[in-house]
Amino acid sequence: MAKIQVGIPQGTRDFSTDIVRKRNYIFSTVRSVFELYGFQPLETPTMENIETLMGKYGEEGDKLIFKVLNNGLGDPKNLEKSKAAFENVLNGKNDKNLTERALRYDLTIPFARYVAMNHAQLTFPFKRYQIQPVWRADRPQKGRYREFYQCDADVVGSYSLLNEVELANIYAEVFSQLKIDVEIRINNRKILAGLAELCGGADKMMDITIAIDKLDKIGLEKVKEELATRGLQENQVARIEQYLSIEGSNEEKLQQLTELMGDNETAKKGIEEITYVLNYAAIAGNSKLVTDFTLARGLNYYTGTIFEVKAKNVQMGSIGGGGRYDDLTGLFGVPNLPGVGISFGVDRIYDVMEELKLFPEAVQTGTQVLFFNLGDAESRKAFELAQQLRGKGVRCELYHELAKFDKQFKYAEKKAIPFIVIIGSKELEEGTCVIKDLKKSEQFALKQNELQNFSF
RNA sequence: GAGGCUGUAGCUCAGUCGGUUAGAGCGCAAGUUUGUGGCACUUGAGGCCGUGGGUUCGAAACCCAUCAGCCUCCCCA
Repeated sequence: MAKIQVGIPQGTRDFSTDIVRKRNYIFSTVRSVFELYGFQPLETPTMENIETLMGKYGEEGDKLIFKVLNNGLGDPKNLEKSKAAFENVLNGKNDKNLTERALRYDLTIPFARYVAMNHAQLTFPFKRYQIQPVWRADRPQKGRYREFYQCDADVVGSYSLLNEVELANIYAEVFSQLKIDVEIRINNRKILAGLAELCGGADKMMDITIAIDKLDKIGLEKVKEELATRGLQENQVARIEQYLSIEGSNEEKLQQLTELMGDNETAKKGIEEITYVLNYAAIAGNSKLVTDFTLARGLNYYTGTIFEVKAKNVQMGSIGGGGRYDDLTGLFGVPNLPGVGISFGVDRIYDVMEELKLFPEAVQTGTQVLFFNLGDAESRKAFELAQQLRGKGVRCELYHELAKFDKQFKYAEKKAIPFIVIIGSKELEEGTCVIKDLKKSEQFALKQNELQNFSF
């Protein structure tokens, strides 16, 4: 028999049963906390109109959007149009006669599109969460896929800093439930803007943030070099170095920053905001927030608070991030709707939990009870009792055929089923059954009519 | 877009200088053992050596091409 070549597209994954269980554990934890804070679920289509997405993620981003080919291109009556369209695409232009749809690239732009389309009906501030896969035609590598899940919560239509506080608390709550020890780094783009004003002018802000964003990766000296090549004067670089070397507790850092920034109004506003968020979070008992003025985040649409979550005790990039942005829906013709949002990096959270062995054992238990199949009459009784137990919400199954003990035991073992129930000829006669706890390797007999009251 | 590494059994991998019948561990199946698993032992099944071409008396090994996967940079989650 010839082997048929099978596979899945590059950068995609099958999630086998145990992985799905663990991922669902993360999803349901995140979802329940989102709900706890008043966020509502939203889902948008896998495909968007191509013009909704194009131009929203920069030049690089456009290249990474998966485009969907139109149907009916080969139809004789479309042939001329299709050929012309293909010519256009080869010349780097987009053409609706070839492709008018694309796979969603993130959840933020579709959300913005949704809000723009429905703003008249929505109650503001609108708080939504969204957990769906997104697609990028990127080259896959470690922790990076062409299909991956995003897990976002955003508030639109409110300038209140209480939103930031709530989102920070959501981070703290989720990671506390997942038992991941984290540091929630917080900064404010206004502080970075203020720094830019003091060092070369507001138009240097992008250059400065790009350079200091790399601090972790390339170190202080290289950052200074990069700043110099980006046209900053020596004294300006020196000031940034001073800025980057701020250390201590949150209060100490803010104190040093205040002194360094003098009476720059923009920076003052940023410091005020970050102080507000820290104070309120403290009321909620959130002690995970750490000010980090070197935190910049690449996305240039952030305008206020920015967050990044880092797991402690493990070598891993950020497992969450977010921030405040102005005018989310302006691109779609609905101006003046500010927003703030956070995102969870599910794949990385999974890796961290796997590495630190943080998944509870119960997550991996599917079937709780296996009934042995020891003959016709015996299995009929087992079948009946299994049905009863299911009525009580106990997950159980009956071994699918008569087989040796050995085989049935091994099945239970492989599926990590913690309990087995044995009904053989003897038990059938006596109206009893034997329950065996495979973990403790203990067993005892029980009346059949008492089985449904047993707590598995 | 640029670069590096790897493709041999279901899985993880050995395979020497190019040499005759391609190996191991795990897993799978059967048995020792027809009502008590995990351990041990015995036996067995399972291979187009990624694909195509070339060099050679001879290729899993060398060369070229191609496909696939992994990884790094860019960028990002």
